[in-house]
Amino acid sequence: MRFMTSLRFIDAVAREKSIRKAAEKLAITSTALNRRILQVEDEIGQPLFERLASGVRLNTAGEIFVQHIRAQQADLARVQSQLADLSGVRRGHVRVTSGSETLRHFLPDVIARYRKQHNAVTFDISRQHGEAAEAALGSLEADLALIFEPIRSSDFQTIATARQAVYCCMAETHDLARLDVIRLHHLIDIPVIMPTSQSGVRQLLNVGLMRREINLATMLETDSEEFTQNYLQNEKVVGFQIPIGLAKYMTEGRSVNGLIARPLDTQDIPQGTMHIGHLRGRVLPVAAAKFMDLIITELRERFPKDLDQ
Amino acid sequence: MRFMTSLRFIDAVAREKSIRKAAEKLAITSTALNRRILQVEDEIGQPLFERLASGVRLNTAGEIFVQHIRAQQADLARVQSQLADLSGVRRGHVRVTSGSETLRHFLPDVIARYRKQHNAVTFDISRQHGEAAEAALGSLEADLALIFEPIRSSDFQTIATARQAVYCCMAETHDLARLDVIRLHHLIDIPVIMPTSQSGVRQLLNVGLMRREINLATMLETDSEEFTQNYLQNEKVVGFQIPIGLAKYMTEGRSVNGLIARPLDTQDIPQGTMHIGHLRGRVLPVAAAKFMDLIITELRERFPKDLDQ
DNA sequence: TACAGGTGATGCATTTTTTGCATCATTTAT
DNA sequence: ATAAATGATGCAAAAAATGCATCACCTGTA
Repeated sequence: MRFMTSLRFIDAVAREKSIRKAAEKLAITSTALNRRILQVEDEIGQPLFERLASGVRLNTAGEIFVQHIRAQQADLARVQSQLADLSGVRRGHVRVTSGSETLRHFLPDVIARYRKQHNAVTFDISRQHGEAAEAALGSLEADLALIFEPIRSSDFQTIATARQAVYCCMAETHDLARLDVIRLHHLIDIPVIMPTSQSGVRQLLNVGLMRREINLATMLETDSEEFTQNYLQNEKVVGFQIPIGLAKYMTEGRSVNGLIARPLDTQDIPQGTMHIGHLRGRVLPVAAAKFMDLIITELRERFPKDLDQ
Repeated sequence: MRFMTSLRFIDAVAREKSIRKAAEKLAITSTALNRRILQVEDEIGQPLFERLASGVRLNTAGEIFVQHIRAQQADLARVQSQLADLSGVRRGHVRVTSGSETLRHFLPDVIARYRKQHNAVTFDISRQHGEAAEAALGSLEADLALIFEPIRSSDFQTIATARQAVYCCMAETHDLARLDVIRLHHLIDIPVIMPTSQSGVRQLLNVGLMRREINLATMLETDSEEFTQNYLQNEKVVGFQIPIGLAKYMTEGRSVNGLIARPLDTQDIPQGTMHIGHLRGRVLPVAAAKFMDLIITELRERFPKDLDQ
């Protein structure tokens, strides 16, 4: 897209905060890049960057203009996706940002299912907690976000939500595995792996622990779902997860890979909400919009009673 | 704006439906223009125009792409307006489309008031009836619309509305001038000037006339407010107008230039609604947004009881 | 305080891109 | 049939973008 070149270059300089560094990434000389920027600034009628000894930085005008550039890029992507759809093949690129919960089972499943029909579509999955995910939508670095509690920004437009209870995860040989529903007091003195405090699950746990004035024997704290699930196979400890983070059928009491999941009593730990949405006011590219549809379809199949649209 | 050139050219060709004609308007040769288009089509990966013997026509992909171009141009205008605002002077260009009602007194007043503060802002006023006005917003040829009954498209986002009763206008020497409120039956056998049937006022009149089964002695039908008002000074006939189309204070019974206005009883003729709004989802340029604010301020001053926001 | 290593800006020659002219192949209206 | 449109294309000239060498400046460090 030749007509996007100058704008793309400005975006790159804004990100790198240096003309020379950006030039290197863009595989041109710094002087060519420098002059493109000077030219655009001249056309705009005012500078977009502050020149510092250590590089450049967007000024207020630049911030506004770069926001426009990104909106423009996002809209162009949408158009291209729509045009590709016209010619039969669905092409496109979908950028999803999500907390760690969905990365193990849910998103891989949905993407595989999507790509069976539309294998010309590519994906970017970035793992970010709620606040950062919302920021990524705002700066147009992501199209969709799956965020588990809470939503902070009014710029987030929720398309669907799914209520999610917190489950305990453990080896099927664990003593607690014989219970159908686990109460918080059952966990006293039992070693647990806790998610880090940015995670929505941890925040729900905190609410319940505070209310019941219970302390758990945290043996390890991690933000890695993968580590947790793998570790549970090695030692009789308990981890926490929400249904969307579990393999299919685990919420029905079946064991998978020697692990089993039991719900925490909702009297102790409140249910959370998984939000699926995008930046308010955006028209998503066809590929992203259809992918979101599929996410919702998948959620409806897995959690028919807990899905709201 | 060098980076807009190719897009601007495509827009021009789409409007002219001919490369050679567009080239002439753009003051370049048709071959240069032709090749720019071929280049963009090549980058996009598919043609945007159908080549006919009589010129070119947008195909489906072209329609989508041109819509994107126009959105992009509108957003660039918004950004430029915002940047100008940063540097103290408010620059910009505001494109208003409106029915004829507001052109005589209201818009001139508001624009004059606005330009006292911001004389670097320029205006485009296009007179169009409701449906065409909504289309102009949709194709981004206008920023704001003032539409008097009814709103057809869900893409129209109403920002404020003002209820407007229909008034009779006549020379102050007219027999009916002594009445405070005019009933439809008073108008029987009195020659009247009717607005044309596209106008909102005419549609309200029709409703009342149908209901009461009254026919008026239409001596003349016109869509020109100016003609109507001028003619009333020459002959004892009655015209119709809504408050926003009348000079200030005429609704309070004062005469202006020998003319006087009397309300039609709302039992006979329903009140109408003047809608002020823009295309749903658009972020207006600063200049346009502030102008809209001023319109609403002016409406609040003139019709404090009848304004809704 | 001097200096090394970084930054963006600029003059000039070179390369690339864009443009205009002449012309072709088609289609439509007369 | 023919004249007058249309968009496409080869080729040379004009314009723009690029790269190199270098300048002027700032900052952290010895």
